[in-house]
Amino acid sequence: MKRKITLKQIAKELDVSISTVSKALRNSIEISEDTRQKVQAFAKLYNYRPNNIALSLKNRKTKTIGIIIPEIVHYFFSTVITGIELVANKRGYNVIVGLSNESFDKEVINMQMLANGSIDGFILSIAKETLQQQDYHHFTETINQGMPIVMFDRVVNEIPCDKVIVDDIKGAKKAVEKLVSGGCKNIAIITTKDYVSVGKLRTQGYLEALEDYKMEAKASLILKIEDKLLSNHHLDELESEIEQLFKSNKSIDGIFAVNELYAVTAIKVARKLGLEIPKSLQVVSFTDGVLSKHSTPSLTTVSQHGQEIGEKAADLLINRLEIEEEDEEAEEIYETVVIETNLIERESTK
Amino acid sequence: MKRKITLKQIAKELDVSISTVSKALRNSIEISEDTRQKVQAFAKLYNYRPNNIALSLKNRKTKTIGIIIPEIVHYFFSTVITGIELVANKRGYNVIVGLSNESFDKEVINMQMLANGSIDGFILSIAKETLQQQDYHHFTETINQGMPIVMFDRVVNEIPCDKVIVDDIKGAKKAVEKLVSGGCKNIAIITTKDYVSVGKLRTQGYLEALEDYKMEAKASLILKIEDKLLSNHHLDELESEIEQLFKSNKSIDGIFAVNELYAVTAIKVARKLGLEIPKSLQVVSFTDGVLSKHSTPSLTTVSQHGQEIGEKAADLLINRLEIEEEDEEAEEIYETVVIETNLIERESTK
DNA sequence: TTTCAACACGAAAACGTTTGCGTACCCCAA
DNA sequence: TTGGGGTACGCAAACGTTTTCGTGTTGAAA
Repeated sequence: MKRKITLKQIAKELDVSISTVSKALRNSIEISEDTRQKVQAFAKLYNYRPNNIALSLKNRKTKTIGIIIPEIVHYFFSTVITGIELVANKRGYNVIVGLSNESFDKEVINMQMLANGSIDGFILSIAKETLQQQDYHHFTETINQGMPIVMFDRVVNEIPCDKVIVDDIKGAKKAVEKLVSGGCKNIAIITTKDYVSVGKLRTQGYLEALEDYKMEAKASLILKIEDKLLSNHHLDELESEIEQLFKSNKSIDGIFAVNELYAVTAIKVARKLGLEIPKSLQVVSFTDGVLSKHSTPSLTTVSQHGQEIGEKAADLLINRLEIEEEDEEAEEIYETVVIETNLIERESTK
Repeated sequence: MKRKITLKQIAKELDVSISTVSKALRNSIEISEDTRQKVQAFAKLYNYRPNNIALSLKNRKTKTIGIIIPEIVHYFFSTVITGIELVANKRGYNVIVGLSNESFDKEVINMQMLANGSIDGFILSIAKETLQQQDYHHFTETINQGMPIVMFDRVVNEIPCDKVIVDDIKGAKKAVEKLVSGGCKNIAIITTKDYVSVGKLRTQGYLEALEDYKMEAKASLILKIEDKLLSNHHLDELESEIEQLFKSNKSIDGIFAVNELYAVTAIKVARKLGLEIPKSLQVVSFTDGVLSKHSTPSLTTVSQHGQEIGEKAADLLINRLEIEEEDEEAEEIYETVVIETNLIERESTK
């Protein structure tokens, strides 16, 4: 078991100085052709690679991006990571992942672990608990320490940083428009409580769309689900809440669900109640994930293009890192990029 | 924008030496109570945290684990990551993720990027292409350099390292047994080509189970899908292959699918052909993911406990790292942990 | 023979830590 | 006054790089 070889060892072996070895390997003209060849051959033989940690320390940058997301077993978030990893790798960066599990404390701890030199910048989506408590000091602090952040999807405006978001309002409007144009007269929404920013925005889009079409927005058609019900253990509760919705509003002929799970659950309940999809009930969901594509009937859905979001976020962050490099007092103008959604029509609508 | 503060700056500010500051912060008795208080107060005020990179360089360990997986938009792999991250965090480690995209080259590149000091050890699942080419030199090389590897799920025996696997054979047998006990007489399997180790093993389990029950294994009931068809673009081809299976074997009354997608697609095709689930066709799949839980009918499935696999893998790796630490010539006895599967019964079987 | 440039290389600092060891100072006892 | 033992601190090395600057040797021009 031979440990990784270092410049020092090569130098000793070849009886030259460390600096000579370093320069030879980087093809410096300071070093004679002879020595260069000798050193390079030796280095190749022993498979020398510069130690990343040493380089990081010297260059005061790690070429590593920190990602903090609420969870990873989640179609949208994992597509975003895919996108981040793609451009990060292409541009010579690594990706280190921390999970907040939607918890404020874990988010803070994770950021502290990484902010002490391990990474050059963050890409993150805020935990629900943080959103609820509205305590964002950990974000401002890291930014103040000169570490850039790019937020995506779940963002908050008061933090000065680049952001990549989906136009949730517009996406929701597209969904509702699809239902309207399919002939729906009584469109219900199944959404989250308002502190989840994307839920709130999608609800707003729903309301705006109704208004556009001069349709009345009835409170009884708006079902706001408590967050916990997203976990698998509370599936029954979720089902009964939705069942309640249908039972007390017999005329519902369209459902806009703000995520896939709500959508498939709604369909399941609706079927149980004897409704036919899409004939007597049409459904549109948000997030074009596994369920939308492969459940039966497949779901008409608003696609968020998670990978694109990730790619854009990574580009924004790396751009900022690399412009800071040359221009110490870089412009502090932050960008908010909106990734367009699009409606993917499948079997759950006419 | 105040950059992160260092020992040197504190030392200068307080007019003491760097070593004094360092010792004071670590509560060394070498330092007077007075100085200690002073330094600690100052450090707290400026929110001092030791620079991780410097520590890594000094200690020659990074407290970071590298994960290489084929893809992340995948229920099983993301649950494994969740497990890894959980115990890694608990034990003071970070997690850095590389994706191979099932490509040999990307796997090699990713490992090289990380093996140069960025991490202390790997947890990985082998890319399909690597499995196909059977070129494992990058694994043996990193191991030879003293960097431990833990493999999970897709492993290969000839590599000397710890492994965490699912008993695919046994899991497959459980699945088939369930179908048999549900009265199925003609059980087909939808699996992958043999170079995917888990596909091969599950096929083997299927065959063994049939033998146990003295049922004839017919080649026509074994559908081996070419890998590409797993991607969304080839869904049609997948469907038509499965349709072919049903059409040329009208008597099929049970399907064992080695993953969720094959299972839901089989159900979709079966329905189109007028079969009722589970009355005239029962289905069992592998991997207890989103589709199994939420599609209609929900799927009876063999659960792999991905999170547990991740937790175990992380524990194995960290244990090895920390025993190596005290005992340079650590025992080179490698462990293969088998995580039991269990059958989760839902609506797709009787 | 002297001078000077070109060439080829080495010394050392720096990145931010930790830690073994040396040492200046003080106080007390002899 | 001398000696000795604490006490409280600083020096310097080490981790593995890169890079600036200095320097010894050579050969040729003057």
